[in-house]
Amino acid sequence: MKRKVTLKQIAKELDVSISTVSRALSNSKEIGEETRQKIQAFAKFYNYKPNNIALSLKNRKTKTIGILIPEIVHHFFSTVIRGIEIVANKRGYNVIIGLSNESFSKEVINMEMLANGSIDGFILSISKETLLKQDYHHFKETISQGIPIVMFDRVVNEVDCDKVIVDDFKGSVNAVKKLISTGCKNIALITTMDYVSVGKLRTQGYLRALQESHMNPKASLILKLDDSLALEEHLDILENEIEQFFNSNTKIDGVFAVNELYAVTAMKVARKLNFNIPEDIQVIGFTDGVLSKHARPSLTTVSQHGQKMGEQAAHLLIDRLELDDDDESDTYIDENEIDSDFKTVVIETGLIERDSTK
Amino acid sequence: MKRKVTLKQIAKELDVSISTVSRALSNSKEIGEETRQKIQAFAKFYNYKPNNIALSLKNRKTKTIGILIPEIVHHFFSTVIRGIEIVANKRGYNVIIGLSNESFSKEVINMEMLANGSIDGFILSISKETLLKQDYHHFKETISQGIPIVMFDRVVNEVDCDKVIVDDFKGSVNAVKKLISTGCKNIALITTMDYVSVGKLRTQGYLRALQESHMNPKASLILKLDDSLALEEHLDILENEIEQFFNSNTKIDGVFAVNELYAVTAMKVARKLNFNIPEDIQVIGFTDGVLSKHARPSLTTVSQHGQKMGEQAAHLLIDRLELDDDDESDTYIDENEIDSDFKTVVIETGLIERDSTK
DNA sequence: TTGTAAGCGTTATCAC
DNA sequence: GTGATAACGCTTACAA
Repeated sequence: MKRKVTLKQIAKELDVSISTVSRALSNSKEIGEETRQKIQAFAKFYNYKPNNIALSLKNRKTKTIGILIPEIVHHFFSTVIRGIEIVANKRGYNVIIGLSNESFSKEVINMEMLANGSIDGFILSISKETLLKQDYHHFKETISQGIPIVMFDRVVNEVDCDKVIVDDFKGSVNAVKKLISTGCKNIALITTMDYVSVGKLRTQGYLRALQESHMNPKASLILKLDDSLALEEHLDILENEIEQFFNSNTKIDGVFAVNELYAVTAMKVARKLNFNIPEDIQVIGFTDGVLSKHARPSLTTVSQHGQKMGEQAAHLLIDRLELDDDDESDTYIDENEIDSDFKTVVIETGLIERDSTK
Repeated sequence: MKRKVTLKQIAKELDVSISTVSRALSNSKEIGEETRQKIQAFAKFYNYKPNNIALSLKNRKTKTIGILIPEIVHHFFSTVIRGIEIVANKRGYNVIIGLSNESFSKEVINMEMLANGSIDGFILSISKETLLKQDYHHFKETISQGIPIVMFDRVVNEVDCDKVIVDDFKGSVNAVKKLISTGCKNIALITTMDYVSVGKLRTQGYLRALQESHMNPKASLILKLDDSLALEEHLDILENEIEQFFNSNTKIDGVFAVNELYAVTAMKVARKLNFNIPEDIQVIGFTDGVLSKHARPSLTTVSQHGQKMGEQAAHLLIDRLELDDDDESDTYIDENEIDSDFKTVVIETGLIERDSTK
């Protein structure tokens, strides 16, 4: 068990000072050619690599990004992580992951844990419970401690930080317009409770599309489902709810669902009720998951481009981190000027047309 | 922007020494009641939290686990991560994630990166390219540096470490026996190239089941597919391959596929060729993904219990890490004794019966 | 009961 | 050219 060698050991072995070794290895040319050669050779032989922790302590930066998400077993989120990881790695950063499991307290604890020196900045998507409580003190505190945050997808106006969102509103408008343009007269919306911002925006998009086409939204055509029903465990309940909904609205000829599971389940129910898709009922879902491609028929979706969101978020964060580098002059800058500087990047959605629409 | 307070600042503010503050906060009773109160109050007010990096440097342990996996946008792997995270968090560890993207060099680089002090131990699943090259020096070096590794799912005999695997062999035997017991006479196997250990084991299980039932394996009933076909991008090629396979083996009445995508695609093709499932052809897949539940018909699968694998792996690793704590006596212990001490935990598979089998 | 100092592994700023 | 020293934030003998 040969522990990693340190500068100190090399120094002792070669009978020079630690600082000489350090300089030699960083190719400082104040060091004599021969000593440098000798030291570098020795270091290579013993496979010397500087200790990250020591560097972090010294430089007061860890070169790692904290990712805080509600759930990892979720196609969208893992796609975002992949995007973050790619950019982070390319720019010399590592990523550390915390899961809130949609719980406020886990989010807070995880955040505090990581904020104590483990990371340089956060990329996060807010947990449902936090959105419900509307308690954002942990984000604000973290930011006020000088740790930048980039929020994605589930964001919130109350916190001043960079954000990456998908154009939920516009994406929904387009989806519903597509249904309208292909002849749907009674378009149902299957959505979540309003406190999840994306659910709200997608609902608004639905309403706007109807309005612009001079169609009256009917309350009976809107099904607001409890979030817990989005879990795989409650598939049968979800199915029942949607079946009842269909039965009490026999004229439905189009469905816009705010997530993949709702959409796929709606198709399942529709088929069970002997509707043909897309002839009798067309369906569009909001998401970009695996189910859509393999569903029968394959599902037309509004794509979220998770990976791109992750990449953008990582760039935003790292840009800010490296900008702060120069800007260590702390007090000099007018805070207001900085505050107004936060960007919100909007990723355009695309409509991926498959077989569930005409 | 109020930076986090340090012991030093508190000490200066309260006009005591740093060590006094440190001791007061750790409730050392060598400290006078009043000073302790005062210090604790002050610390709480300023929300003092010890700096993780400094602790890591001092204690020579980071309390974080490095996870190294080939791919994150993959239901199985994200399930494992969830399991690891749950246990890690419960036991006071964080997780840092590296993705190899199935590439040998990315695996090596990521590993070296994290091994330089960032983590206490690894939990990993080997990349395909590494399996192909059979170059495991990076694992061995890491271990010889005193950094323990736990491998899961894609493991390899050549490396001495704890392992968590699913019983690929037995799971496959059971699956194929199920097909046999429900009347299948010509059971096809759709598998990958042999260098991925799990593919090999599942193939062996298939052969064993046939053998035990005195059925002759036929080469024509085995389809070995290139791995790249498991990517969503090549869905159509995959479909073609399988369709050709079906066409040249018209008597197939059962299919065992070593992963979800192959199984689902096989069903798609079978239906396209006007076979009824499960009446004409029964299908079983090896996996525990989302597609299986939602496929038409829903797919009977051999479940891998990813989360449980992750939990076990995390326990194994942390147990070893905390065992090493006492055991800092390094040289004293006979290395051979330690080596033989590595555990391989086998997670039993289960057969989840759905509608693709009788 | 409290303070001093060393040390974890680096780098940077001084001296010589 | 090279070496000593301080510093990053913390804990812990050892002194006082």
